[in-house]
Amino acid sequence: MHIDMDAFFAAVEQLDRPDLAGKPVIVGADPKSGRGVVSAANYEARKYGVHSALPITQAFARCPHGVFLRPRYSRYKEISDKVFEIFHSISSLVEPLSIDEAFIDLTGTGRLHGDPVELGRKTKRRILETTGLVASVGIAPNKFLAKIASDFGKPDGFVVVPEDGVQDFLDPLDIGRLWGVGPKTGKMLIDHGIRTVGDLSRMTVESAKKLLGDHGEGLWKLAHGIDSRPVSPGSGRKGISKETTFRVDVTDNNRKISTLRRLSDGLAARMRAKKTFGRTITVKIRYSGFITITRSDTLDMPIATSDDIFREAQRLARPELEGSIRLLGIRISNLTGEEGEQLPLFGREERNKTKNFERALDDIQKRFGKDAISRANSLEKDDIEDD
DNA sequence: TCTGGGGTCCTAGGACCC
DNA sequence: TCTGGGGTCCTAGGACCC
Repeated sequence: MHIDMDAFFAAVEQLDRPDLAGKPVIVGADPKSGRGVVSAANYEARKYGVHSALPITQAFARCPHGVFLRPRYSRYKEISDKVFEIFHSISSLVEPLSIDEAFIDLTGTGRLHGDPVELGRKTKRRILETTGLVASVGIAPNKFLAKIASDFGKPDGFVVVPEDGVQDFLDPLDIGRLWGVGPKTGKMLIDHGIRTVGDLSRMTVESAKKLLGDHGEGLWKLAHGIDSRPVSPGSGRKGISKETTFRVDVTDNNRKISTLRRLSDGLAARMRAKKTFGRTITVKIRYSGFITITRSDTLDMPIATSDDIFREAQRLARPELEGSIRLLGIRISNLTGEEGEQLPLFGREERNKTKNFERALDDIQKRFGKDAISRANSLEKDDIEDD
């Protein structure tokens, strides 16, 4: 079974503000900022051609009377936690796909919960009763089909694909609905006359491989409804990243550096919250022409403090910072350990000192808000602020 | 009114080890 | 004085997903 909340961010906003009922609600960047995209649009807004990932300025052009809201992730997480509690109460095999979406393996839940279809209906009802929000449900013999099914029924969907109805269900679907067929692959396939899942399923595996390389066999199998991947609760987070797109491209070097500082502060705060360290640091630079590069290094010792992250990020970014820059980002991966990770012996005291300083900073920001305190060298307000 | 921010996974090629 | 082959780790880029 696959469950997915409908227009999740927008639905939460409407839940919290009953005055928005019936209005087009668009959650995303500030339409006046000039940069950014739509994170979520409710179905009223979609009537005007507004959808996720649409540039916010275009969303405003299409739906100027819409209600434009900034995302409130912590609120969405609260609701998400409640929904996942329900998921875990029906099966121990829950695989989260995102904040509002999961696969749930119903194999063997029959004795406890009865027929899968009945269980699906009950789950949908419980989500509505507990959160006040509507979810779409897909029930099918495997993950791929279940996901397609829940998408297919949206909004307020409940779609069951029986074993013997798989090919009839798949054949008419656009090729882009296949998992792993994005804009690039989709265009290539359409250029070859393959528009629907049925078109791909009628090819031989060999020609699919010739066209799609190593992906070929997998996609061909999906087109036949074959998917043997298990529902797996996930192997934990692989990395943490923070990036920012400037409202206007930046040439001033001091601003580039102070932005790296601010990103480091933000990353370090999240690393502390998650009690994690990372050995690999990657900086991402996107220039004005949208050309994007990354530079990374894997260190001997895991790091977590803002000072360490900033120093390494600066070292990697420095040689590439020439010219006009649109985006800067930092990512930490190769994550190791919970608290208690062995810290380098040399400079341990210094590290503790900065850690204490940063903890205090967290504290103050928690109590008085983000704007209460900031490093003097990261007081830059004219790039796009997120969270 | 071009193209956010958070992620994952894959590939190719090089370094290095046995 | 002809360079094997498997394995692992690493970097850079790219496709994709929500």
